Amino acid sequence: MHHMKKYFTEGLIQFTILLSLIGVRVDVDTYLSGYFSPLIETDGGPSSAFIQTPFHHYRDTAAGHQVHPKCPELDYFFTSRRLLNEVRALGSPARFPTRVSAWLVHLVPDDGSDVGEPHDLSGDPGDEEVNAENHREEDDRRGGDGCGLSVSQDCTVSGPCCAAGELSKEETLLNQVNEEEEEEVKDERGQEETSPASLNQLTQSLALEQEDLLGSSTLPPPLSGLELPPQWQDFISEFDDFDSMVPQRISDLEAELPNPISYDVSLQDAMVNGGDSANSRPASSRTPLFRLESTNSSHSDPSQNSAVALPSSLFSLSGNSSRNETSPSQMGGYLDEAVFDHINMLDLGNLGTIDPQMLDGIQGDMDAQWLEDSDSGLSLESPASPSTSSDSFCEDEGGATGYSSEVESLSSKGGACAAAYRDWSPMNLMENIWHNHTYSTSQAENSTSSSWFTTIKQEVMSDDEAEPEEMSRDERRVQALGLPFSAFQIVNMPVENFLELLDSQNLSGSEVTLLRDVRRRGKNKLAAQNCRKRKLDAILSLQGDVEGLSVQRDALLRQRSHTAKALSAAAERFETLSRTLLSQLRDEYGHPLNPEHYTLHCSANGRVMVQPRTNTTSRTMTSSKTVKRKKDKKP
DNA sequence: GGGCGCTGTCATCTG
DNA sequence: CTCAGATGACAGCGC
Repeated sequence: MHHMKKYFTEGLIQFTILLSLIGVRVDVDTYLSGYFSPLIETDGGPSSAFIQTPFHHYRDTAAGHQVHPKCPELDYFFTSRRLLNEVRALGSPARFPTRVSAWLVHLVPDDGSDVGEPHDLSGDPGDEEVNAENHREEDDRRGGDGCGLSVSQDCTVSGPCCAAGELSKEETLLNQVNEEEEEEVKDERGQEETSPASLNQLTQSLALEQEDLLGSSTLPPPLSGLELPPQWQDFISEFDDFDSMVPQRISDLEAELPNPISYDVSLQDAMVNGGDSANSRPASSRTPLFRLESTNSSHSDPSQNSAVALPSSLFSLSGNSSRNETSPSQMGGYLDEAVFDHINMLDLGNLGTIDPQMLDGIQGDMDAQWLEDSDSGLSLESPASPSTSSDSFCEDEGGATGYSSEVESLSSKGGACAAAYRDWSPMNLMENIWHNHTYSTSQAENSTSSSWFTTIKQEVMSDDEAEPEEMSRDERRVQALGLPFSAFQIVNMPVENFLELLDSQNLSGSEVTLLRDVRRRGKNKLAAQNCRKRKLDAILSLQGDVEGLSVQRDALLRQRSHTAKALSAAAERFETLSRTLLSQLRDEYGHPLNPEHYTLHCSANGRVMVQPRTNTTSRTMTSSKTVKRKKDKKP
């Protein structure tokens, strides 16, 4: 309270008196009662303008520089910083354009009466102090925030006056540059607040800042036919180029409004680093988040004269804002359409169907499944190759013939398998395949191709005596022929040996056919087993793939849910901040804008415009619904 | 007795 | 063309 009094009683009142002498009414009420910059009203014409523009920067103070650690303003600073960090966390700048520049044009009656301003300090300095004191108390009740006194507004003095305030914060670099300029201005103001030179410098600094903002500012057309003091004319001349800078859409928007209001407020700027100002007042150190600047803005239409009452610490209110309960449905016009697109893409409606526990369980199961699959070691690729027609020699006992990984490894050896063919012996078959033991053989090592016939014959004879197991049809047929080979041996012997067998035994045509059929059926049986095993393995592999994809899908759904929640929270914060910002803006009568009637519309280029809620909301929601409909049709 | 899975067999295709 | 392997289809068998 004391610090407010310290700076207000001297700087504010004196400067207010100075402005009142040139026809500018400074309204300190708003400034003192909240987080606003002083409101300036011109009363020299049929219209007046309210301008709340702290041209100084609070970032320096916000950074904690030159502020005592125990300074109560730091609490507000840190709160503001936290809120700004939250705003930054809302999302990418593209989706959450946070550049906010505000322009409010309105009509003020000619009589110069106090329009919507409960405290007119333009006349009586004594009243000013009283009012200032009263509002200091109010300010303290609001949390001790004290916006810097910035009355660097340009105002028309006579005729239909127009004043436009722009709330903006440029990028860091721009801010730094502007800060320096503003510091100079503030210093000048502190030393010679009542001199015209200081006013000129002040306006020039504003002009410099405005030039930085030309690229993104949306200003109403200049005022024409006004009689301005030289200093104001010089100042206004700085903004002649604004006419070309005004987007057509703003004009359209203003035309749609009963009381044309156009804002171009940079919320992003509010997130920029804290500055080092704060050398002027401790009060300013608490609310450095928004650099509120007013620039001269002429407007040809007196009815569109503007007044801007912008808070220097809009976001600071969000923390205690009671509007946090804003429903998402109310935020339609606040968000960029891209945000809605993103929300639609997230398909929030399906989020509720996901059971986190179920997802966790699935994921756990899938992890185990993956481990099992990784150990399977099975391959869908068949190791069979023409050169390994006798793959069964190398197969594992009890395993599917010609299919195990060991078969692959053995087959790959090439020379080893070839040697095995040359040294072919039915005992190898007995060890490796034919797990049903239909064909029994005995060991016959080191048999050569020349002696294989005798060896096989001996082994078959001994096996038949040792294992009188159940024989297959082909086995019985082979035995019926009186051949010294089992069906198993016939099936698995190399083709060369088989042909030699057919020639050496003086078999008839039917017997040869029988042996060929036996061999063919035996090989086909093994092939069928391998085929079925491969098929089963393929099915298992596909099941594993399905489960893995299910786990991936669950993870993506969870991610989507988290993202949607974060986006929803960001949207809610944006809604809150938008309402806070709107509540701090002033209409032509100096009344705060009703957040229920206006919205902040984020355009694609990052600008934030104040628009009537109904139109914007309906259009945005319609677009959102359209997108959602398209998405529903896709599947 | 029917369903189901396993197995063997045949026919066919491919390399 | 032959051979070996792969595979779908079918049938038999046992549970």
